[in-house]
Amino acid sequence: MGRAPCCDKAKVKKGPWSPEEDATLKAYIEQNGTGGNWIALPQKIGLKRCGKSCRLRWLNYLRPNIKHGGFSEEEDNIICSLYISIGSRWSIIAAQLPGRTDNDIKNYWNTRLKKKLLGKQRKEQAAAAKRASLKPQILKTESDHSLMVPGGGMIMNNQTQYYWPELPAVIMPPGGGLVNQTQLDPNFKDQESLKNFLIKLQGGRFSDYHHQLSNTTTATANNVQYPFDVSFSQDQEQLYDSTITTMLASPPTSMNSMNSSTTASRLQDTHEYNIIGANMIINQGLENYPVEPSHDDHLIYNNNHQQRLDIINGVESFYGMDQMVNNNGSTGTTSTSAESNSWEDISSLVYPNSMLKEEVNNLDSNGTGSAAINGEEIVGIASGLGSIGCCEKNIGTPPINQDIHTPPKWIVNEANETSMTASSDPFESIVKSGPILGFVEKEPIDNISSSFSFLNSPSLTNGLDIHANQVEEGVGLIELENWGSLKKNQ
DNA sequence: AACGATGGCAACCGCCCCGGC
DNA sequence: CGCCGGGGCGGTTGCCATCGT
Repeated sequence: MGRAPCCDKAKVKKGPWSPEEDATLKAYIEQNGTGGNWIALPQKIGLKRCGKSCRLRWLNYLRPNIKHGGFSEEEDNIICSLYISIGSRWSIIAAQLPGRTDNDIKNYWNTRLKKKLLGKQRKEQAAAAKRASLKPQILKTESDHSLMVPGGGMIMNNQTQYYWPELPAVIMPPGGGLVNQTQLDPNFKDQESLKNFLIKLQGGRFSDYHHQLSNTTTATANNVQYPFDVSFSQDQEQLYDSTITTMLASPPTSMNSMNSSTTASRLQDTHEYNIIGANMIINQGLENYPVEPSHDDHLIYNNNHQQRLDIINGVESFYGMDQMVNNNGSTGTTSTSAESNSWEDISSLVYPNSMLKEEVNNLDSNGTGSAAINGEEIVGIASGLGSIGCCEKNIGTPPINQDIHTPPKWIVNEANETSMTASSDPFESIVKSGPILGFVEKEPIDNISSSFSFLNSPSLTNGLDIHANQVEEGVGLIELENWGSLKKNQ
């Protein structure tokens, strides 16, 4: 016995809404609200529509501040990041995008974004096949725990702790316990490969997180721990509902609002880096990945696209998707041509340890601030509103990203490496000690803008941008020995 | 120019959750 | 505690515009 329909289907109008119907509905709701009863509403106002249809029309089209079309790159990134983490929970994703409806995002994903990424996937697969044919040798990572790292976590490296600023959300079913991917999204099927691909780019897989968590209490045997804070903030609860637990990297206190999309793993030797934060690729702009394979595979490090492809390749290697892992456990970052660069090539381009400090913190409702510091030089600063500047030492330099703030002039307090001040900006910084792993992308020409979503952040605008300019060519993982926070000067 | 294919998107369908009774 | 019904949500459909042949 089925449920009684919410309305008499024979008496209600279906199909597109007329301007008159729109006007009637809009005028009534704006004046009286919905009255908490959508079913009764159409009768009240004389519309021959199903209450649900009225609700849908209002929510998806008529209510104020609805945006249609014209998704920005940032919105793309957010959608991708969230899709990776929580799947097709469109309403949750929509909650992170002001003015967007779940329906809109769903349509956008299904009709455009997915194809965009599938195009990228095709290219990546082709590149992987090409690499496999070119470089058959390979090995194995040096220890299993390295495989536990992607997706975020902290490794105890003797006395040194490393934090990942990025830890994607993990879905938990009601009552607790992690779910596997099938449970997570039983209808994936054809989308599963895409999602896996995205997750791979993100730097982890749900199964990996699952594995990580299940090993949290025993990981110390491998000298590995995971500083996941699985508690909810109120905002997080509102955001994700009770079925979702967000895993947070939690370097002391003020970092706890951070859940960006940087992924890194690290070997025991502090001079050996294991993997590059591949999620960066996604967040650096999908437009870098044409739907159709381009013809630039032969280019090596001459543009962002190739660099990012190489990051992907490195990640793929890491996950054993191909077999490009070298002897010392470093992940092979490979290229796609006969001139291919091995990871060893790339590692020479990696910043030395201790050269970069990163500041990240949730500022306030205006967004999240972050700064990348190279020695005494702040090489990048950003807020959730966008990047606000990219400065060389003691010099206010042009902003990377337009029109957000006047670029601040940052002056490093050279007397004390662990403190610094902003000379002319609404922000001041507080640097705290404690190693943190992060990564910097280096390239010779343009500034870099890598935008990250803060999945657990209550604010839609939150994000971490790390910028670096005037640095060596290449892409590498860096060690952040100090991290800190920014706050607004009062 | 005509027609079929494809894409984009608004709207619908039906299941599920949850609060009220 | 169980039932009922409204609301919410994700998946799907169908219409229309555009594109390609």
